[in-house]
Amino acid sequence: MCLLSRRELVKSLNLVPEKSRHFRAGCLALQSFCYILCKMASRLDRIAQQRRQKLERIRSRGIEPYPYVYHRSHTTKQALALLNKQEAKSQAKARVVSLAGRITANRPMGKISFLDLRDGAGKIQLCFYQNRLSEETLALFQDLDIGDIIGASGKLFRTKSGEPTLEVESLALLAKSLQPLPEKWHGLADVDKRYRQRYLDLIANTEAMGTFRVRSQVIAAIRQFLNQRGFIEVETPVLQASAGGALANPFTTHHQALDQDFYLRIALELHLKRLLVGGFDKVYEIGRIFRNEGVSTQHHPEFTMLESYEAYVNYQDVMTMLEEMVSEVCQQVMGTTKVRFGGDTVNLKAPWKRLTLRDAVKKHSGIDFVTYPTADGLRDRMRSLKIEVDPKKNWAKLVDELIKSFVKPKLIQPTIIFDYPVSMSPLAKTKRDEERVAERFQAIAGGLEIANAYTELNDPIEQRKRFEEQLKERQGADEERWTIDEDYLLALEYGMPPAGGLGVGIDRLVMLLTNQAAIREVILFPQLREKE
RNA sequence: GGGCCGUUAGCUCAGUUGGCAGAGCACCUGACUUUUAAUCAGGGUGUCGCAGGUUCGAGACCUGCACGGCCUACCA
Repeated sequence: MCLLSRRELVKSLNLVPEKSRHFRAGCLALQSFCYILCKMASRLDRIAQQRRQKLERIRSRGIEPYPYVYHRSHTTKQALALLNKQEAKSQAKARVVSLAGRITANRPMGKISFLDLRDGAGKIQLCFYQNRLSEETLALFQDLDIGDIIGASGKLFRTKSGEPTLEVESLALLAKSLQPLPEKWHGLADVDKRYRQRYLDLIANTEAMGTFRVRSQVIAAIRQFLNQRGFIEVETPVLQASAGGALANPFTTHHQALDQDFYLRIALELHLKRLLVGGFDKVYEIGRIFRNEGVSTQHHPEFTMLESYEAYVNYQDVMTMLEEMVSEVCQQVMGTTKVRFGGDTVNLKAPWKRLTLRDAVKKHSGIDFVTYPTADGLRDRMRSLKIEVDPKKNWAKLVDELIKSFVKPKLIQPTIIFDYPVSMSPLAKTKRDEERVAERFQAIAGGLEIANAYTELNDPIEQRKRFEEQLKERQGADEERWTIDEDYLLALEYGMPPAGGLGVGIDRLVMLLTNQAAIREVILFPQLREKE
């Protein structure tokens, strides 16, 4: 009310509008003055102020609007089941139940009001007959708002239209809501707001809630699958003196007391393989890893990775396990192995199609990269297909480019692409008789890279050689932070059993199952730039 | 990092050629005893992202900035 535009200011003060800069400056000063005067009052919008008034009114009647506990007898879901049971018996003796949750809608109908109550299990309709409520309950009811969290008890019945309903006899306010909820029909659409205030997204958009339930169930099902097969879940350090196991840029941090810089881990791999050395046969970790790289619909600076390592098996065995795991997890969580993803239906049922990387690239780009063993040769061939090629890319990166632009987008149904060039797989064992090929595979579905796995390199001398080559390449790119993980090499020197390792991007798997195109949709609180 | 687009009421969105800032939901007042996007009658609640500029006049046009989205680049 105090915040007037210049036009309104002119109107309200009966001024004759002038065009001069002095007049404008004067208006500005006056506006600023009003603004400062009213700032305290206007910080809360109208609705929040009204609700604060209700809050005070409730308090003044001796009711604590934020009490400590409310022991409900049923969830909304249990209440629905109870009503069905009640109705099945001819003796329909309704018992009193108590429910708790958030009010999400209000439909007043004269002396009856219908409200929706939502809890973690679902939703049920409440009904208040104003003439049947006690004076105190009626007063409290009249100060309720959509968004408030309440406890309500009474008897269950069904309305004329068949809606399961609780006729409320007694009412408890459990938390007064001071902010209005997003619009009930369109929900919350502002992407920025949905991420920053995810709780509103969860309240307003049931699909968002569903996505994160699936995420939770997927992780639980994976744990169950691996535990049943004798895998042991472990936890390894996030803070590491040397960030290895992948080629990504790490985040750095600092330990005060030790006065030492640390990296946040970029992979789980090297510590899990130390545990194979230590004698665990089957280990896995589901953990957050951090990569200081660009963000996109498929990349996020922190994401969740499953890595598992099993001694005495090779990548062929891992392929089979992966197929079975994804297939079973999907069946268990979604109730089917067929999921919609974009315009496609992806069937994750095992077994999956398998083909070599060489054949896959040949099939989808027409280039047989084996016949172009040098970076220059391959680059020329790619240019002849009018592919734009970064001249700084080495041979391995050019092959990766071919995979990314030709192979991945074509692979909608789950496919295992195996046998990768050694030069792009420094931690994988070379294939017998094929020096340039590593026993490595990636699984792709819906065009998303879901998993990466290999027969683990356990020859310490060969591993050192590969690390050194990698380091040379990195130092060429003027990256000084890269060091060789000597401790890991020492562990290998004690002897690591032959093993098959697997990495699964949990976020991307959840994207696939929940038909989400952006990784941020499956991360509860995605990283955003700070506002203001 | 580059390109394109966006930011208007608590929410979802209109806003024409530069001419008094407007709809639905939510909210407030009233009616209504089985509603369910309840309905009906009334009420607009706003620093038009921020800062400048052009203009008699800017939500709109120009410049810069912030935040976001998509594409691209980077990224095992």
